[in-house]
Amino acid sequence: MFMVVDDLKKIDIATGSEADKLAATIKNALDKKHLLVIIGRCSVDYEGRGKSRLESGDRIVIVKQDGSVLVHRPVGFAPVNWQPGSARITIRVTGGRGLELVSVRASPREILRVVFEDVYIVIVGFGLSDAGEFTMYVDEEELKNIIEKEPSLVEEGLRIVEREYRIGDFYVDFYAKDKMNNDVLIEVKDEKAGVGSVVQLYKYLLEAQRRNMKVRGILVSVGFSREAAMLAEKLGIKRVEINPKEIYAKYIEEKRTGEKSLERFFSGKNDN
Amino acid sequence: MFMVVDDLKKIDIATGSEADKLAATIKNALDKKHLLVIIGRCSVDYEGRGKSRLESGDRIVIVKQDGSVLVHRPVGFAPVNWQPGSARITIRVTGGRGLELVSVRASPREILRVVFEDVYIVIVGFGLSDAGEFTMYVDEEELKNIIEKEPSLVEEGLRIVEREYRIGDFYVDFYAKDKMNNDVLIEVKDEKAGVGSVVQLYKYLLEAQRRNMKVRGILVSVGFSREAAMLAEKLGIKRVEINPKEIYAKYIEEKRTGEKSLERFFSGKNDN
DNA sequence: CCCTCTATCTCGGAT
DNA sequence: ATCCGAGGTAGAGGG
Repeated sequence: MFMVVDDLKKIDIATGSEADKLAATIKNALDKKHLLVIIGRCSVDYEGRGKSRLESGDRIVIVKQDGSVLVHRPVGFAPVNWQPGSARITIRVTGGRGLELVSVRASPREILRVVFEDVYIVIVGFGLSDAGEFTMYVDEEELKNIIEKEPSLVEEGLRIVEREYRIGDFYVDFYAKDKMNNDVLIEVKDEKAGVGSVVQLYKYLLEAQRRNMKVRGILVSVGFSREAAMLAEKLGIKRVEINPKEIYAKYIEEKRTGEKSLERFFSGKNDN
Repeated sequence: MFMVVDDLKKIDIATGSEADKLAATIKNALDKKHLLVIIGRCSVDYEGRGKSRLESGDRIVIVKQDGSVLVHRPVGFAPVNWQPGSARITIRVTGGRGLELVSVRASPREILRVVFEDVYIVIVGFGLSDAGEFTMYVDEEELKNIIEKEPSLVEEGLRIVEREYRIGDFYVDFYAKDKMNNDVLIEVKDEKAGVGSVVQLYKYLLEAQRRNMKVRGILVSVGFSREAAMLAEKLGIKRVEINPKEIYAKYIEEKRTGEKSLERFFSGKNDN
């Protein structure tokens, strides 16, 4: 087969039956710490903490920029063999068409050997940049659900009286009472709170005080800007910083148990 | 960049900025359950058992023949996002260059959305065949080590007297005594035993009997052919079938504890 | 280095 | 279907 490939960005391709040329391409990619994807027919041996042999078949082998090696079969979520990024990788030509990729990990001592009988394609990704942040998060709505169910996350002894509480033209996230039975207005932010958030809550508090409520404010957020923290301090607004990971864990927990009880409900197995 | 690709087997490539053509290639690959590898700039959203957002960056996305989706960053062993094989996958063009791959899993309800801003290359692997068996194994030497340490795996009350025991010109794997203190010759095979293995052990037994030993034989193997089983029965040779998984677990256990005690030895923390 | 706990764990087996 | 346990678990957090 013959193919003209146009408009290629950040990608190089090598094909053909000349193992030494493929090896050179791979070696160069490894040296420069480029992303490497090899699709071909290979067998794999591993020995270290365990010991395995994978007989010959078509596989996709990925070597990442940090040296992680993944051997994937054409089906299944999990790699059949792998090696973490700390290992040293070598490539060499064996016989005529053969190509052998070996990854040796120092501690624990582990060796992964991929022997290619036939390489269909070598793909090199160079200049790939991935700075995108990865977050497992709860959005503001869910965060408020969690707080409504567990107000003690905000303050010990707190009881929610009303959610989306209206004061004049405004809506505040929660109207609550603390353990001294005093009124509290609570505003929740799922992002780092700035001065604007403090001002917003302060306006609610002023409006409430105009209506003769004796009320204090709590601003709940994953974080506060320096300015927001200072302003809140000055205005007597309490800051409660929540731990996103902790909240996320609670959210997952809720979700799981919620689904469980829902399943039981629909299958008529609820024991009410 | 422009490239002529020659001698391509089992692989198709699509590149360029025309999202609709790329989408068509991908759609075709999905329909035909081909292996699909997409390298490009994308953001990823997931919601289901958890909830996550991955901001834009260069990634490698793999869709396997069973519909598993793996989103890998250029570094790290684990996929940053994924979906198992049971899900339904759709691809569509969004705006001009945009391409959106969505995988929906029914139960538990989970959605994975990969939004490509820029696709560097689409690789389709067709006709890939992978029937190669994967085994986590112990070889015969290690199997014998395990039996030597734990003869009860072969028979209750067995004591190993000698390993690689010589009888005339032959070597049998073990010379042992059973709980009645009778002599036993044991032969170990790490593969399914055939008639040959039975005959081999029988020769050892004959040789031993010529030397006036009162001895019986045990053939240990992961399995026996029908013929081997019948012959062993007829010759009064006991068959012991070992469970490879169980043996492997013991091997790993041995290895771990062995390394542990070795480490302790070398670090001078052994408490002899 | 170690140990402990988590995970969108996955995967397989048994019920 | 669900529950249970293993994994070359890997990875994060803490000492």
